Amino acid sequence: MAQHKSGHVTLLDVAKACELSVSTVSIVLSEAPLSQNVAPATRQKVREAAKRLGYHPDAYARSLRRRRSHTIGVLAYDLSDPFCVPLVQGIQNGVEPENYLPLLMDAQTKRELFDRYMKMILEQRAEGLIVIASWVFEETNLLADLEKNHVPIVILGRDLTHRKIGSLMVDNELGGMLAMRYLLELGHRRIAVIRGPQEMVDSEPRWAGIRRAAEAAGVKINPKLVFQLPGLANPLSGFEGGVEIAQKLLASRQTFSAVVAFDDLTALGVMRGLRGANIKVPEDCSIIGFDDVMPAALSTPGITTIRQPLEEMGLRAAKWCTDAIRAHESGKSHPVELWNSVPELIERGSTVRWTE
Amino acid sequence: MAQHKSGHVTLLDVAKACELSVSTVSIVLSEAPLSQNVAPATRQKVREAAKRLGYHPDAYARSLRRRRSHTIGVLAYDLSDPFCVPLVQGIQNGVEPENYLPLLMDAQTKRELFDRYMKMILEQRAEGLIVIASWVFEETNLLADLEKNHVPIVILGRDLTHRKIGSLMVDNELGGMLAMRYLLELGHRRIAVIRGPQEMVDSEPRWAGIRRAAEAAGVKINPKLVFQLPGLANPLSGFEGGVEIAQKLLASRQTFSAVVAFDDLTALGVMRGLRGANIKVPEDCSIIGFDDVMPAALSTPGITTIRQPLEEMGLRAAKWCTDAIRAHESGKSHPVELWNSVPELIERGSTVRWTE
DNA sequence: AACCCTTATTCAAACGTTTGAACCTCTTGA
DNA sequence: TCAAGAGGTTCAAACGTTTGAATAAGGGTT
Repeated sequence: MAQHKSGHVTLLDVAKACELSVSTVSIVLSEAPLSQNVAPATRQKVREAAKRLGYHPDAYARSLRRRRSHTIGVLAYDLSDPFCVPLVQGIQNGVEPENYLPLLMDAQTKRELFDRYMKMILEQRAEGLIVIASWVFEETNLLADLEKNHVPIVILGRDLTHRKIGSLMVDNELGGMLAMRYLLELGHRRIAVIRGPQEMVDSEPRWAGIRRAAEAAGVKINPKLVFQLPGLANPLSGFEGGVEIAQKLLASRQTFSAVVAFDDLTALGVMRGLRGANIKVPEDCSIIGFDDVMPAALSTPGITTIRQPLEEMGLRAAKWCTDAIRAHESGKSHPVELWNSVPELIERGSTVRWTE
Repeated sequence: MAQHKSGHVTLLDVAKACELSVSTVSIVLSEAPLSQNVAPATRQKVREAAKRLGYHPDAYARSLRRRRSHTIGVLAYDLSDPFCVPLVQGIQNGVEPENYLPLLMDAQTKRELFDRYMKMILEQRAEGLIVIASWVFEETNLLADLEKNHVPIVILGRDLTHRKIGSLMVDNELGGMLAMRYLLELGHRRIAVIRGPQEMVDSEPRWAGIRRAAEAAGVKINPKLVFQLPGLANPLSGFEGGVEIAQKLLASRQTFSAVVAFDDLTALGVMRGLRGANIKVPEDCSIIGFDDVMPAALSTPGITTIRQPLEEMGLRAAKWCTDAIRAHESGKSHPVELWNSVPELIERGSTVRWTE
């Protein structure tokens, strides 16, 4: 069929096949307003020919001419972090009804890849960009180019409003508070805390929330039971960190009946670490995580956790992005804001009521 | 800077800025062969202007003119299945050095989405397509259009060589055999088996491998200990199936000391199900899974499993795809084959030596 | 002084669409 | 008989690149 150099069926092929001009065919197939004036018989003929030949409009030619790519870049720092996937799916579901194509890229926690993909997003003329919480992001010099090209940007999991970037985060302080309060309500008093790594913005507010809950209950947190995760090199280092800290915790010979872990993977790590000393979860020690990623639900016992509404956050990010594009189109400006979404306690088997 | 309608910086902008023609600028920036003849001073000037203005070539215009998109479609049936991500990352790593842009799409096990994305891949003029094991794929009528447009296709996790589609699978029979043999070697004799759902191609060969191992050891499999997963509606139904089957297994009052689960999520489900009856893994019952997905490594105890070399498989799929594109370009044909990759036993805590 | 070669740059056509304007051919009403 | 309108279709320019061919200016060689 397609005797073209490119090997693709073009409008011209269809036009020839039904002995019409390219214009008419284009008008019919793209359902332009003018297509009302095209005789129904012609319309039919064109559509049939197109289907028969297997014609699909060339997005490149179309976007070039229309000066719109109908594309939104989605840059995830690492898809193998189970945290990313629900966000991505939320984003997808958010842009799909608006007829945007999500240009999904996975930087695999590699700096070079991140920059490479960022450049591609620019070259592909993405009309917006949604970034999933990457620490690299702030440093990239391509950011300036994005701004020069007037691409609206949203970031999930960081606050970059000071750089005119829409930002979405979970209310970490509230989350930390919920976690701690729950353990206290269950009757735990000697509670170990694993703080997040220094360089993560989430660490501090979660810790603040934990202290607030303790204060509110009039309970002192034993400083010897407070630990800190080292930096996160890859998606699994949270788990490994958890294992190690559990061992340190045991070595410290302090007594404790519960652990607030920085996130779910850390919680899973702690569970593994405690197992080595034959300490059973939840009978001997309760554990609570944060995020509610998939592996937390699949382990036995399931990890009680503070859920981030990830799909919903992705959806909102997508919404903001498409709104910003629309606003920019019609010359208006779109407000850059910081949204906090509300975390929620999910009770599972890793926590249990405690009486000394 | 960019006073264009499109809001983007174009070659023309750069050309004006350094008082040269568009051609010269293009030649310099795209490092065309002719750029040798361009005076070094001019080159320098052009590069600087481009950088200063934040110029990035328009992929649409470029692809249109070059008649190449340098893009490969990657269609995953559901990213929230932890099975997909390592494959995707392997594919990424495979196409990246060849300078292709992976167009990653996640069908979220939804038929409409699958078709939608397939159409987009066609319209985006992807030069190749890599599909991750989707049962929907065989049915789609867009397949014919892909063929009309001469797009080479590879599929991971299915054998579609009869439809001229390169196929990559793990050696399921070998995998099943490895799993069963390992349990037998550990001394287990009363082994329950959870077969995969009927509609999955992997189910039958794994079961065959399991039987082969049993026969080789002269051990009979008790039919009352053989179960079958119902169809998989979503990535989590393996887990839920596992929980239910564990309950049925307990209700059957048969004695058993080990379970071969169809995959890791099923294994995790079984672990959860047994817990309800206070049966401990691995002390009272060993469990072995299949795939080696992330949650299997994170649970406590870790799930012993048969590993599929997913990253490597993704890499090979990518390699085949880029090779096929190259071949097609130079008019040659590329052989359509079926590759089997070799699974590997990963020993973790969920299995243990058994003596009656 | 005519020739060719080299170096440095530009012309202009093409890629496959879309779309405002133009073009026909009827019909209708004055 | 003519103008106005409507219905149906096409013209041609444009989007931002790339690239084969053309141009121009200098510098040897004969």
